[in-house]
Amino acid sequence: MDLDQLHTFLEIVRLKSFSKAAQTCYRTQPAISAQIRQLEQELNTTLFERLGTRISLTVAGRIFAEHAEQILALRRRAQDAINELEKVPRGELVIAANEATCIYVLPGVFSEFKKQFPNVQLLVDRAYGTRVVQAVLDNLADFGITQLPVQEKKLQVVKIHTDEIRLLVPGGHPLEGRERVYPSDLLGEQILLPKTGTTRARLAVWLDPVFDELNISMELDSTEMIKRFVMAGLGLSFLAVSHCREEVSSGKIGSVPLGPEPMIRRLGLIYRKDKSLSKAALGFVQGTLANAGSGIIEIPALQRVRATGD
Amino acid sequence: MDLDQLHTFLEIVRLKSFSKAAQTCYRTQPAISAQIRQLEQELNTTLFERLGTRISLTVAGRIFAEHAEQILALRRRAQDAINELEKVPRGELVIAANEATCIYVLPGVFSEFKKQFPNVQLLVDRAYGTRVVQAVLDNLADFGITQLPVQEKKLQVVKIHTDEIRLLVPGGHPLEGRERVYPSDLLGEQILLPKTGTTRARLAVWLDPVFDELNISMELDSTEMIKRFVMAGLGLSFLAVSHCREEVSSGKIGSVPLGPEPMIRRLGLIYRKDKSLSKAALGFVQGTLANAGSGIIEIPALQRVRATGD
DNA sequence: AGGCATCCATCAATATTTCTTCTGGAGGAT
DNA sequence: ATCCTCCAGAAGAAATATTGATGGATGCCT
Repeated sequence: MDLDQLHTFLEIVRLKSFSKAAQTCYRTQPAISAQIRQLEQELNTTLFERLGTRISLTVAGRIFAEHAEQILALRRRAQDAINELEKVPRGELVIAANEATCIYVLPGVFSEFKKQFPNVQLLVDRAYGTRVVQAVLDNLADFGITQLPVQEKKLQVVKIHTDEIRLLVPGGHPLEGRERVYPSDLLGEQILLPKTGTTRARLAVWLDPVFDELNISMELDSTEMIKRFVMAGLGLSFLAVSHCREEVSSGKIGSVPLGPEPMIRRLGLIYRKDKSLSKAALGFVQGTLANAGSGIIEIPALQRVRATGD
Repeated sequence: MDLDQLHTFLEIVRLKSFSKAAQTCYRTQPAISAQIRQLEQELNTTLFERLGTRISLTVAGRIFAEHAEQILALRRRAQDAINELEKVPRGELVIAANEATCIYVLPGVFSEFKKQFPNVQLLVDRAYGTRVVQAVLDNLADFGITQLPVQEKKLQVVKIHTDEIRLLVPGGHPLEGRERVYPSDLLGEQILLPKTGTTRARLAVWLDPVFDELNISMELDSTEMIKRFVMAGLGLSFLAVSHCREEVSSGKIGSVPLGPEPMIRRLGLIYRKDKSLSKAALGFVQGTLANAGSGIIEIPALQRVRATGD
């Protein structure tokens, strides 16, 4: 059953004539006859009484006409809903990110995004480290926000945020105020290390020269715990500046750049290259960029971008 | 847009795979791809994200899926309603008949019919004489009940009721109890005649030998008026026995057969030969026959009977 | 009544659409 | 690396729709 047949049928009903309907349907009269014949066969009933020169609806025809109207109305509503989607995106976007990102990066991005796309629901999939990448690869999340670098040919990576990992010391600690610290400065101090993740790995490299001599008192896996433990004087640790801005400016915690080069931490937005970015998704990418103040970058086209191997 | 495409689309959604849907739709996979491609073109959107080996619905696809479900459900309901129609006819039948028929013939037929087809509404088009025939010819009425003979090649005529026209005299009148009366017996009596119609014409023929000598005091066009006028002693008249059964059996009116041959009045059910008789219509014809006790006659087949010239 | 115009059904030829088969590229699993 | 699965594309085949011509029936007009 073709919706065209329904339209034809209703035109006949409206005009009470096959041949008149043929004109408004831009077909010939035999074509109309054929369509109705087929419709009647499919429904296994007669829709029209052929009374000499005139036609009239049968009871079945009248009943079917009502349904046909509804079906076509539904068809129009479907098209309208889809068209509306272009203008006012709706639906949901799933963002995978680790806890710290959720707390320190997403709020700003989200509030901006919500203004622009009030009908798009943002769902956060709080995931750790590599699980962010995996969630995006598995299409469980539309986007991921994670620490760079990410080495996945299938993923598009967009730098959105630059941060710096610094040494955290309790307020008033002798190292506070230093221009930078070196691994050897930490000898004799209690050290708290993040348990896992990219930052941990990078710190291991940085600390390598003196690693065996260090006094690593604890391994923690929560930003919040690290801050509280440092403030409590239980040791020194490392954290991205954006994750402890408040505590630093209020003097509760001191942060000292690592040396000889500051340890830069870059966050990136990642998504599958073969993902077709909806209006909302595109808006999210751009909103994320704008919020991070990283300027405009090239975004792969909206429609179906197949992986090309970069 | 073909409903087949919608079914295919929903199968893909259900099975999350083009090739699996191909199996349940008894098609090859490229055919499925083509259907979806066409659907996407017609809707001017993408319905699926092609993510490497896997696919997933786009937002538009999800919205369209809901509508597609509804459309197919509506399609099913339409079919159900039509099928139901076969089992439990509904709708309406328009019966054209003159007043007397309405009063003395239809009630019995209708009550029987309503038991069998409670969902079919019977509408009575109270019409006079030839207007009954015309209403049926114009398809303003599905059936007509009228006095025979009817000479219309386009109409199917079914005899349903045999009646007799008799002379009506007030109770106690000298002519009451006569085995039959002849036109000459009416000389010197006040005569009330029906104003129009077949009966009037036949009476005119019967009365012809003495017509000029008759004292025709009134012409009436209502069965009820004729009876009351006769009972009031205002004259003698003529009526079908079935129209005055009560008054006769209670002795208020006497009825005397006409001579030399009783004047037989035959009622017939008429309908267009090219009318496709619905279950309900067929039921009405048979019910009418049964009620009239005329036995079973041949009814033209249910489906579209074209006029063949009898 | 006869002639003309209209209406729908039917038929054969053609045009179009929609399948199927075969093929290819990409991705994932072993 | 290799095999398997998945979807997309091209070409030929099959099915389907459309057209134009025709015919029967009807209604209208003279």
